[in-house]
Amino acid sequence: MASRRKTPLQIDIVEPHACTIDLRLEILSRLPFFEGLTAEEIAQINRHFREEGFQPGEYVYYAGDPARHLQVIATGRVKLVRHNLSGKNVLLDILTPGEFFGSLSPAEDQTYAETAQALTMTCVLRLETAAFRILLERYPAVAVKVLDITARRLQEAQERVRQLSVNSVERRLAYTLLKLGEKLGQAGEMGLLIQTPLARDDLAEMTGSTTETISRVMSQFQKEGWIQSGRQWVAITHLEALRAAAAEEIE
Amino acid sequence: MASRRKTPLQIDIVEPHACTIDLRLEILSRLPFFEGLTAEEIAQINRHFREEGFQPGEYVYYAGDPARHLQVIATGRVKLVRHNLSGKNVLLDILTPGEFFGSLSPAEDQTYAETAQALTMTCVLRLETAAFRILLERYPAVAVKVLDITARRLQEAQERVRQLSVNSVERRLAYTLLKLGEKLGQAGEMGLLIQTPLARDDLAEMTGSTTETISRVMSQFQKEGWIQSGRQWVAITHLEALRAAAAEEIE
DNA sequence: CGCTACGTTGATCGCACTCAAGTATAGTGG
DNA sequence: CCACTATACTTGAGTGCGATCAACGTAGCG
Repeated sequence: MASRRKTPLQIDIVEPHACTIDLRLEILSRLPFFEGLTAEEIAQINRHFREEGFQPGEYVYYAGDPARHLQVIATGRVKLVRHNLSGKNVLLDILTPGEFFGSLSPAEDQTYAETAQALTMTCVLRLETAAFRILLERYPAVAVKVLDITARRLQEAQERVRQLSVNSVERRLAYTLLKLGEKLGQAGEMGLLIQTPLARDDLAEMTGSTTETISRVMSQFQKEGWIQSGRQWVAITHLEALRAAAAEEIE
Repeated sequence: MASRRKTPLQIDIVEPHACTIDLRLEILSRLPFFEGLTAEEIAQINRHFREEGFQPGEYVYYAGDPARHLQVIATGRVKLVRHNLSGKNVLLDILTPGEFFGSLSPAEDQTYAETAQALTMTCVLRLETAAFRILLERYPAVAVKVLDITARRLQEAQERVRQLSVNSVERRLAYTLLKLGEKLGQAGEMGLLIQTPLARDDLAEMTGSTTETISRVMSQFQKEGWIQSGRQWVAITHLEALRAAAAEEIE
């Protein structure tokens, strides 16, 4: 149609792949769950981390691998996917710098339940699960912070269960786009641009739908003037309208 | 049809409603996340709890209420339900003695996201969220344990998201019954009896379906000889067959 | 014994999945 | 710079699972 452009995403340019450089301390000290620790404590914690870089599409780990590390994103984007024997996957989350993933509990899960894949150039900091556990016991404030974040993720997952149970694809897609906008949105001339490679397939795996159906609903949203979208990108142009579409009627 | 019986559930008889009696220490010391603490520590923690009893059907709290307490089940069953404007609810979980629910994080959620309702005579121990937070910071081992449990619940919620996204109602129901059997099952002459009042509605709200569809699939399961069921109760009579029905094909 | 809530069964309908055949985009190598 | 190819996206037609609406059976309680 008329007003579609080509790849306005800037992530690969904006985020230089600086994984080997030692701004690790800088990154660690900005982590939400290390706030409150002294610089010295963070420096000490820092020694237990190892950094690792990933190209777009590379896997950080696969579901079923022995779960031995907690990882924190320094730069880039990572998606978490639950697999299925029949090839229909579920995209659990797209993570941004400062977020952790992987193995929280050494006792609990022996293997990863999901696959972690880099969406862009990504730098990940890794910590052995046992070291993480020691860290939690030494700094209770960190443990509480991690618990807070995990509890919030549980809330979000439960909300998603609810939506899958009661809402139409259209509503779930609108909701998902809004959430992505909040988390990854960057205002610009295209509207609120979702700063990550985002294919129809990804949206299908986030909403429990199919590529074709998502494509149809996206076309509809675009016709209504609520979004703009192209190959692997989406921008929200009419937030309020999308919110209305995501809202549930009282009936 | 032929072989249906009437209410084999024994919960109300087996669990005397002993909420006012002070076996609280006993109960607290058996909690998974207090293991490792000394009797004296537990006695001290005990002072901050208040007990409260509920009749079947009574509400422990409503979604939207200010979230000020962490609660632990001493005896009975509590279900957690997320509401919906249109009346289609989602049953998140059925909790048994020793399990906690409510407000984990004082900072985070100001109000409860779900409603908690007693299914049977139930005794609940309540702790102010602030006191819980202090407890977590004082006993890091407890914090780690709570984190473990929360992380596991997150895994389960994500698994449920996956199932809602890819599986049929029949498969989801089979899976749900198996999970309930594991958690609440009691072997007897009827098979593995799920020891809690469990209506078709509840199963519908657990699987993201409707009463009518659940009724149909339950009839089918019964005809196959996999379960027995009546008003508000279910027993599994052929575990392996149910497992096969819950399993996902490779292609 | 009747009332209420729970459960069953049938008929119909529509959302979204599936299969299929296209078009557009971006990266690649000449 | 442009053809070439791979991958992403679009659109159409047909189908089926499960929701909805409706009516009736059944258990248990007061």
